[in-house]
Amino acid sequence: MFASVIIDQDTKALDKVFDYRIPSEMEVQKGDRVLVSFGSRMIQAFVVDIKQESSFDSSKIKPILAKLDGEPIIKPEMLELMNFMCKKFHLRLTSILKLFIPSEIREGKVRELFVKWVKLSKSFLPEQVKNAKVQKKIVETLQKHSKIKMLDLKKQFGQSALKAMVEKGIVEIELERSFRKPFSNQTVEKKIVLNDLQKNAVNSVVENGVYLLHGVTGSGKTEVYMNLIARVLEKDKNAIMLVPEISLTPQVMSAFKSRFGENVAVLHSSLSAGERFDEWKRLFSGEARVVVGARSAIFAPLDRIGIIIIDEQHEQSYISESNPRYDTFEIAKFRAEYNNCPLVVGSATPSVDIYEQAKQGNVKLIEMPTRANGKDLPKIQIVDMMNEFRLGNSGIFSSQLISDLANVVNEKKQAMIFINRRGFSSFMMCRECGYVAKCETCDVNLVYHREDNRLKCHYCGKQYRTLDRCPNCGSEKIKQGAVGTERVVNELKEIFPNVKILRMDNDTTSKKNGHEKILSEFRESKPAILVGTQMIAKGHDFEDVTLVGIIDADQSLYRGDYRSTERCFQLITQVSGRAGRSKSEGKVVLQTYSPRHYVYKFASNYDYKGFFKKEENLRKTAVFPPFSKIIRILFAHPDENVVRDELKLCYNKLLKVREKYFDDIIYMDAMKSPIKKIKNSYRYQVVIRMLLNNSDEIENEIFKCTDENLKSSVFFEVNPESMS
DNA sequence: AGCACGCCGACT
DNA sequence: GTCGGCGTGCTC
Repeated sequence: MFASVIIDQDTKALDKVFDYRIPSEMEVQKGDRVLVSFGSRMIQAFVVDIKQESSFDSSKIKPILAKLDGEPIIKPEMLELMNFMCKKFHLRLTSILKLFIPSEIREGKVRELFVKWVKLSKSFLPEQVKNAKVQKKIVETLQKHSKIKMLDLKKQFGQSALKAMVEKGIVEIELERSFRKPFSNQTVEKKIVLNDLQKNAVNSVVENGVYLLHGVTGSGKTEVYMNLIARVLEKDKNAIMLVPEISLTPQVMSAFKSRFGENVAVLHSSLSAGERFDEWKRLFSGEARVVVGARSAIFAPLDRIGIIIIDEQHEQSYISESNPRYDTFEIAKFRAEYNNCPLVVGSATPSVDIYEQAKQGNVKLIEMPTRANGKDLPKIQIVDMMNEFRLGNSGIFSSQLISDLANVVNEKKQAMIFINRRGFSSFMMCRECGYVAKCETCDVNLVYHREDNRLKCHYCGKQYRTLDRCPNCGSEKIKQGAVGTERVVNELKEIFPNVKILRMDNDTTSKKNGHEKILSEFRESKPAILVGTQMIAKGHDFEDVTLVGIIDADQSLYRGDYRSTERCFQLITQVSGRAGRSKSEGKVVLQTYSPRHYVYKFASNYDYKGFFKKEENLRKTAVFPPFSKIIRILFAHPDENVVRDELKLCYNKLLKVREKYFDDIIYMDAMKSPIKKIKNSYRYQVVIRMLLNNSDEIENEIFKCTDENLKSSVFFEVNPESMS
């Protein structure tokens, strides 16, 4: 018997299966972790197949040296998923491995945590402790309780007596695996009765298939999810619940913990490696039956899955942009089909893509058009900033926003100001010659950060000194461009010197619990204004927020990306949803330089369907996804000549593909990437747009053109989220 | 990724 | 002569 294994080393050269002989006395199954000799070293490998014969030269085949676990670590479903992902996303088996198996198992570095129990040893004789007072007491307690936690004993009697007893063999220590518990702080469960819409939503999910839960912000989707999960648990099945990383707040966690208790495992990025490993093991062993987590939680080692839920379906974070690039939705669909269970995706602003699928009947649509608390959605007022400028106001804030903010302050309420950009301003530009400060290694504009008075590159993190003189022409008229969070905060402080003004963006939340600190400070201050980027848009219910200001809505609109209008709509809706969550009426002031753009008309009326219809039409006419497929192949290498040559090599092959599918391919061209250099690697790309007819077939042929022994790293993307 | 093999320069 | 530079190629 032979085993095909993969090596835990993510390199193109090692992306294949290696055959090893299974010694006759060893029982090896698919999914087992084994030890093998590979070249001149010993490494661990993962069995992906068992077979009778090997086509490899039998004299060169080595035996498996040892089996490393009692049971297979990759379950059959996950092995199939691996193959699916390979084909679907053109990935290597070896790069998928790290999504499935925690690094602790792959590298074996974090020790498991143990609880030490102390008990009397069987050979214990009373005369062993006749002169020691403390030891006698310990013996007495142990006789009463049979075993006690080492920590408790130490606290009560001190360390030294115990130590002596261990050495003399009076007591024994028993180790028990324990799991670190993130978010173990419990909260009181609120008794919630579902309204009719929520009941209907729960009852609509009846069998396997994909469901789109389209519910306005505040319609109570989370309650629907929890009821669906509870129903699944009753049937003795397990559940996966995905949320965007950003909304994995302690509040969300404790809601799930208090509802499902120890059944819940949590997976998110700020867990320590050890904590994550423990949660993974609880899921693997079946001890935890619900996983709540960010996108990578879709790989949770659960079996008998009864439902998969993806909240905030439209979120970009569900698409992995680096290393193994994958789309969480496709994986969820695979797992739901494999387990024959429903997949529910929910959003107040579904992506155009999924809504189109619902329209075509591939996805069942469930609607929740009203808020659970019966309140109206906040009124959105559009303010024309061009007009403000004509009236002589060249500041950041419109007079409308200022007066509304003043009201909030007077009434001791709270406001949120949303801005699309962190830092003080976006770039530094010379007014005389047009020079813009750029990063040496990345070719992107540097961003000015006022707090440390430095210029920073958001791609590589490199920092530079601020310029007070233009390095190009020597002029001193060098200044900042568009507005960022920091500048908004500073100007607000000038206008409202006695009001608490907080900032929340990537820079202020990078520390552990940064989010929480800012949010709880905000929660406790009235009046207060919270200024922030995207991250203030998600999932926090502040009862006293009565005003939301959107400073420069257009920034997300004009980026030469076919999805930017959709994103703009989503953003406005999400941000507006923050106002008037409970008692108080809410209002939104939306400042724009293009007040007549259709996105603002639909967004200000919360008219998703109207927006969808318009957007669908535009995409159909312009032949953009979901009515076409875009493929982008990015080549990157430190030597610009190498990238250019290798791109050319592939491009010549691609020309033949275009010839073959001349009627299907709308567009194909090679170019420098918009960001032509990142971390000293030059980036060139080919962009291809095609009709859907034969697109899967064409995609495969296109991929084959890149399957060459290249020095450049190659990234292959379908309908990329960003082109830069 | 590692590690061996291999083919050239400068040193006890 | 041989120690060591890192280019190339292989690992069941």
